[in-house]
Amino acid sequence: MENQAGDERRAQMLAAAAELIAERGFAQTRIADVAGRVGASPGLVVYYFETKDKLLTEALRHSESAFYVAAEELLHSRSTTAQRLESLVTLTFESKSQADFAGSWGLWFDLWTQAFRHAQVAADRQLLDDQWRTLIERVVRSGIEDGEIAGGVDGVDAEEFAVSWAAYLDGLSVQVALDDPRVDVARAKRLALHFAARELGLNLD
Amino acid sequence: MENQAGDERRAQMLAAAAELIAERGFAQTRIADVAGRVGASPGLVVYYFETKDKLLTEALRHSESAFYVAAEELLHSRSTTAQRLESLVTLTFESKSQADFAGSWGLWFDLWTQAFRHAQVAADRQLLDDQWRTLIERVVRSGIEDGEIAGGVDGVDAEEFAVSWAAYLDGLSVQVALDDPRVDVARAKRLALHFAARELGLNLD
DNA sequence: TGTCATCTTGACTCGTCGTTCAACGGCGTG
DNA sequence: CACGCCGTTGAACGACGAGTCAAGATGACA
Repeated sequence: MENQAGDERRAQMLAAAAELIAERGFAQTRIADVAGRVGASPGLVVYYFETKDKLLTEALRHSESAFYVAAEELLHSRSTTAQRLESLVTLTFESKSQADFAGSWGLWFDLWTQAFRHAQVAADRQLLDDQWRTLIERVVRSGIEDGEIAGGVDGVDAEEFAVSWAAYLDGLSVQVALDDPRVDVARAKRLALHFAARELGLNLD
Repeated sequence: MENQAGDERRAQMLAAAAELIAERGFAQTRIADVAGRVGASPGLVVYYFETKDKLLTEALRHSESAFYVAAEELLHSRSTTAQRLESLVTLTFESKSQADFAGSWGLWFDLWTQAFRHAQVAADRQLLDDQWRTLIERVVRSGIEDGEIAGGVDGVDAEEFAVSWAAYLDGLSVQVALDDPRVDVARAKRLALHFAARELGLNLD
């Protein structure tokens, strides 16, 4: 049984850490910053997390899951496959730009960078990415069941689509996040939907 | 007119820095490490680059351009569009895994992370990415000219394809770099070529 | 050979944190 | 009331590493 107040403190600190990482970046986030933001002393932060690295990597892992939770909820309020795909695209390209939302762009880059070298972060990221792809897969499967998408032997392969589309969204996200003049949010959304439409045989315009 | 020996020293240091960033990551690379690797004193590194940040960001920018140079050269030795696309895919997914090659995976993540906050890095990255997309675009255009790909009003839009495909390659690269069990090099290559085949109306199997 | 600019050294300074620790207050329990 | 467990503080410690600097090596050139 875990302590109530203690858990709350931990959660506060994780949230603060995630915000700070999003703002200044992983490497530029200090224990003292996190402490300051939650109105506590540096010592207390260490008391809860032992080391800076544990705090930051846990914050990183923790914050990303919020994105998938949001996605999961979003799907329950949409009924057609087209609407669902559109809301996933909007979530991907618009929610992350908002600084207030947990999964801000800055976090993704640091998450990837850390995952590349840090096994625990890598494992968590992989888990989350799998959730995300499974979610896409479910949308496709329900589309097939409803007859909106062609299934069967030479129809759409849901798993293959999920993997491809997820990768495509990531790639477009990078461009949008880095403010590439040739790929703004509108174009990214259009391209993502064009891809889905073509692969799934839908009309999404 | 720049000094000969001085330029060589600089180049050595940039290369060493890039290697080190690829190995340990941007944040974990010290001036002393770079100095050690080129057999010089820490002071000398500062003498050439003033600050650690200038050294590392310049190394990052410098090393990425090697990738595009390699791509450029590669294209001259292939004649059909299919061959060219295949070699771009191979370059993307295989060269970066090799630690000896300048553009190792680790560098990309750090490049993106830095570009997100560092205007100079962002500008350079954008320039390189544009070069990359232009290169893809050229392949498509020459394919259209040769009649391998349908051009014209309702044919392939080379610019659009370049932007899309580049993003797709990036997204797949992330998965491969992070060792995702569902996206290994072979699958990434297959998916990338499938995308190109479908968008360009080619047969690439 | 003398002079001067450039390159090079490595010991040193100095800030900046991460982490430790002794002490304190509050609170539940015996 | 006394004891002890948490949560909490914040000053202090210590490590690490960027950047400085005074001094020396090197080499070009007159």
